[in-house]
Amino acid sequence: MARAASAKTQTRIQKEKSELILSAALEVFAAYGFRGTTIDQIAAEAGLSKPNLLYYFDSKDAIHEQLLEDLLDTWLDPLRSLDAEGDPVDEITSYVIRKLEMARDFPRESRLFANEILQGAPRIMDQIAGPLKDLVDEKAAIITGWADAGRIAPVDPYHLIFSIWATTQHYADFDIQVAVVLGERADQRFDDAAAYLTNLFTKLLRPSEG
Amino acid sequence: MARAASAKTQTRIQKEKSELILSAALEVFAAYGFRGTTIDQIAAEAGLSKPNLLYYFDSKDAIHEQLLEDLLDTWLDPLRSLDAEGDPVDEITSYVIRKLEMARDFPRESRLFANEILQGAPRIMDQIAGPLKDLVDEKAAIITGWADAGRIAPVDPYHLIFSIWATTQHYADFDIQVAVVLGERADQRFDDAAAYLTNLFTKLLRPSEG
Amino acid sequence: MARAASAKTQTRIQKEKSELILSAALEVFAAYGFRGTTIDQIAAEAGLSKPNLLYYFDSKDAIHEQLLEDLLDTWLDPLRSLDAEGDPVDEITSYVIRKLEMARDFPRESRLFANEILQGAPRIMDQIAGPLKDLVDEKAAIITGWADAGRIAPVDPYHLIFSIWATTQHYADFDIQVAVVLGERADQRFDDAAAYLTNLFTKLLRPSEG
Amino acid sequence: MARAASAKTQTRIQKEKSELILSAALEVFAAYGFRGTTIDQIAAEAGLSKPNLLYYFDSKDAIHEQLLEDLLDTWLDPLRSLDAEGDPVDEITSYVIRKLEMARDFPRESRLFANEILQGAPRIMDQIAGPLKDLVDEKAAIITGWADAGRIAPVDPYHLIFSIWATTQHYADFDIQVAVVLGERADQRFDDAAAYLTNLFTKLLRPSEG
DNA sequence: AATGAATGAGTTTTCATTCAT
DNA sequence: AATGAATGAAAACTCATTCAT
Repeated sequence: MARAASAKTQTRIQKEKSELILSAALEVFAAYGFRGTTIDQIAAEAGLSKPNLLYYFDSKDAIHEQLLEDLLDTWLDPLRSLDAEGDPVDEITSYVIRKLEMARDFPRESRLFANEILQGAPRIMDQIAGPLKDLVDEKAAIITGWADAGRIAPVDPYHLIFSIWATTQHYADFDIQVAVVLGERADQRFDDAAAYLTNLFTKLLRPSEG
Repeated sequence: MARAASAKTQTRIQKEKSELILSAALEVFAAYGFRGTTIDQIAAEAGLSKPNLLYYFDSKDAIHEQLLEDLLDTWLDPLRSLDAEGDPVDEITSYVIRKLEMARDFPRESRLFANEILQGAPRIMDQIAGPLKDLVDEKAAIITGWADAGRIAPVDPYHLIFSIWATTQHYADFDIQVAVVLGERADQRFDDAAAYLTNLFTKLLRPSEG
Repeated sequence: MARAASAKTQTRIQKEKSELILSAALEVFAAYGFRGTTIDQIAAEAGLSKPNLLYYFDSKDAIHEQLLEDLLDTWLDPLRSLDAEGDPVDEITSYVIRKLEMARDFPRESRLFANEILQGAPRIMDQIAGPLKDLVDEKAAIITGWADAGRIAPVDPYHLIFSIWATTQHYADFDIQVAVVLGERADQRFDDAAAYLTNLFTKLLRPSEG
Repeated sequence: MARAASAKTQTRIQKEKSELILSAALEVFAAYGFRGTTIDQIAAEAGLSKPNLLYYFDSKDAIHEQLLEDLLDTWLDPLRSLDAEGDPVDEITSYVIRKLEMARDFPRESRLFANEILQGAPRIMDQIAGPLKDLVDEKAAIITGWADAGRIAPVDPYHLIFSIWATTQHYADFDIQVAVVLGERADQRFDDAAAYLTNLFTKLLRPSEG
């Protein structure tokens, strides 16, 4: 009864199909949430039959779980890179830009995450309360250190991080609204956002002179 | 076939039950989206039997529609108040605070909206492309006017508005994450956020001296 | 718990309402059958609320039963009048005309009966196998008597009666089809049918000369 | 979402099951009408589970529609064969016999049709007002032609056709009543009816001599 | 008499999952 | 690997009937 997805040795085809399914599932779960998504939708998106899809994954739940498992890791990557040794403002604006690029390049992941949180994070609470909180605490300490050293203006590091998350992920999660409101200017939305946000956080953090 | 909810003259009970149902539905739809929500969940949340709930509303769809209809109006209220005649920085930071208060006092409405947008706004696209965009355009023009007059620093008004939406709504939509990350400091999250965001946007907008 | 309909002494209003309900129910049952009919439909047709309707009749079943009880009696009236002492051809053609008038004046009763029979007569089998069959046997004997006496052409009396039922009730049961097929001539359909059927059965029954 | 029944290429099983379902549905719809029929009844009659039945047809409605679609065509076949070039009385009595055979061999189709008409033909009005009326008009003209040429007695062709429909379909639609009334003679009912009806219409149509 | 409110028992689907091939 | 077929469980309603007023 060993299912392909759980076998240690996957053939190339198995790997390809699994990824095809995960990609399709990401698309649908991101929009409709777990309960709002049907296997039929995923199968249609992947161009597979429903039983065939279930040949690769044991259940709808298994697909979702796999997606979430992969998610947090990549999701936190940009924050991990924030380097205590670098220039504080540079580090933070670089982080903003990396997050914005993720919103641009992986909007579905962003929406999947948003969907989970909206539901009260029933399936990723452990990761939120564990690795994510730990990482934030660590980086918040670095930021506090910079502020204490006068290298950036005093700032609440947690709310700073929240505002970076919020402003960047907004371009993924609320993309449809952003696009409609911007109208013709929508094509440049990520460039404009990059400039705007760089300015926003630079002004916030630049230590007051004198 | 006139259902209670659609009748012009509602009895006291009808009004109470309708509101009870809408409130329960808001709770559930906000978390699970339209498809992910079951009438059973709403009925349980409202403490009613399923058929009794359907005595007041024709269908699951009708409840959802009613909620969305009521939503946008209250949702845009804070932005409507932005006054061209007031002090620019005050106007904008006041707007931020009002939005933040809404995130605190009406988090379910915020999440319902977020959920709709995540799904591609299938049911509120008209309102996004119509009234919402019109209002944003109008207020963006005001902000541009202020910048042109040198009363605030030059800024992209659209991305400014996006960032206000994003940062304030974050405290409703991602509340669970915010609370977990903040740990003990979670009680003061709205006060801290108010201070942080006021500072953030004040620094952004304050016209450079000289 | 004495219901109005079952009480011995009915007020005038009770009688009126009961008849109103029966008439409305006849309309609906005739078209959709017992299971296909909802109390809501009957109540709407009668202009009453559903609970009010059920104040007068204990149940949907009770209304239907009442209708069927009244039905057979009036339904067989024309056949009862067939008089062994009269002129044979006159008696039969008169019967045809009376049946045709009933199809014209009481089409709903005809359709209700048809509906019951189509379903296999679950509720009126007793009456079919009892009073109806008895009456038909009796009248068939009369017709056979006439034929034996050479007063009408030899004919199978049962199939004669079936054909009279069929041809006359057709103008009630299949009225919509008759009307559409006849187009403009539909207004005169009962007059034309009377002439046609009189001719049909007269030719059938007129004893061959010589 | 392509259902088996709508696919161009059907497997053997699909064809068999579809026909099984249609046959079961015909049985039940014919007796109880659309609303009065439950999918459970059809499934039980077909010996399938309800979801399995719905695997082959999208909905109760789809089954019904399919049945009606197939119905009119075969239903009108006998009338189509009425040949202007043949002997008038032969043509018409042959038509009567063919219709009677259909009543004997396809009683469920007859009852389904009757049920639809009783309800006011909501789903087949188009076919009644279109193809059926056209065909009747065409054949009525032929009959009128025969009468004008003195080859049959003068007769209203529309009411002639109605009476043929009525008398023959009666043996399907009112079969239970016919059987009960005839008692022991019921086995020969179709033979007796054939003789009776042939005589009936022959006498009607035979041109008067001299 | 009349009606708004409520509900248990259906009825029509939908859907995740299993089975057979 | 892949798919047609099948199903139990659930979900969205529907409806006859009851209850309280």
